[in-house]
Amino acid sequence: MKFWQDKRGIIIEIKDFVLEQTLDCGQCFRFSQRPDGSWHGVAGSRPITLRALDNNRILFEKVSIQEFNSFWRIYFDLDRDYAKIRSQFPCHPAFKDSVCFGHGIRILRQEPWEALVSFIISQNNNVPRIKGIIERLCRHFGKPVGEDYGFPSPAALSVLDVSDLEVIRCGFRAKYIIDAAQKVSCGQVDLQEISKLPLSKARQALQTIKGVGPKVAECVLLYGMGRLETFPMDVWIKRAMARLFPGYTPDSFGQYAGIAQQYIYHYCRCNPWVLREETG
DNA sequence: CGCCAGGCTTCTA
DNA sequence: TAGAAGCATGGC
Repeated sequence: MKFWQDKRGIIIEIKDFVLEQTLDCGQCFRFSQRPDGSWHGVAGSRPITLRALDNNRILFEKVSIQEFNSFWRIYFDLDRDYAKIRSQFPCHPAFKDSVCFGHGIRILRQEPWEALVSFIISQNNNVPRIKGIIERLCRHFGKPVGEDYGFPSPAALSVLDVSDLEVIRCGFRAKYIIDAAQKVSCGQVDLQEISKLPLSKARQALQTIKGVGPKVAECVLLYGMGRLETFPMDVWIKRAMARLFPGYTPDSFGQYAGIAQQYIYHYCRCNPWVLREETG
């Protein structure tokens, strides 16, 4: 990855980074494409607008070298060699198709708290509505940053009760969000500490929060804590494993199973016909 | 309208 | 202890 400063911001030159694939593959919920083709969103309390200049160059609008190096470079996982990682995955026809389709995906390094709340909201829900709920959560309870709103802190949500959350229309998940906010803000759940624990301990600690089960915990570890060996198993991945990868387990994909999982998830969501019985 | 949504908790046998 | 029902809301 190469980068340099420009009057418009930071320009990077990189392989395997496609904005649509990375920002609209179900790992984050605060980005959307604007009519002019750029992608705008907020990570934590940092708004950003990105624009593809050509196949290998992306503009980070109005970003300084300092902010790029200290935050966005890590957030977008820009220093990782995805091609090298892909070369270590098992050879399998359907997997090759998945990788080809979504080669521009990068696993975002989101804030643990934001990932936790986002994936609590995601349960038994659909992506357009998840985005709407999170948008309302930020508008009502987050701090304004320019035209946008930051993600509300654990402390800010810990003082609310279930009825306060009615405005975001998240349904039965409200009590789970409150419980997470209380446990994190009082220190009963320490997300920084959890991020460094062995996997089984980390999963166990996350699941002490109401509404956090195996799948949500795995998403927090993968998207919010950089634990790329994790492998969230939702209904789509279960179907894909049964139909496309019989005999395979998460372990089959090795230490970067989480990246493999994301290729498979995105491929199946965009091409659901590959999971039909008659096509195997 | 009915089915489903990047599940989890609670109830039941 | 496994399996099903119930859960809020709304996208399609």
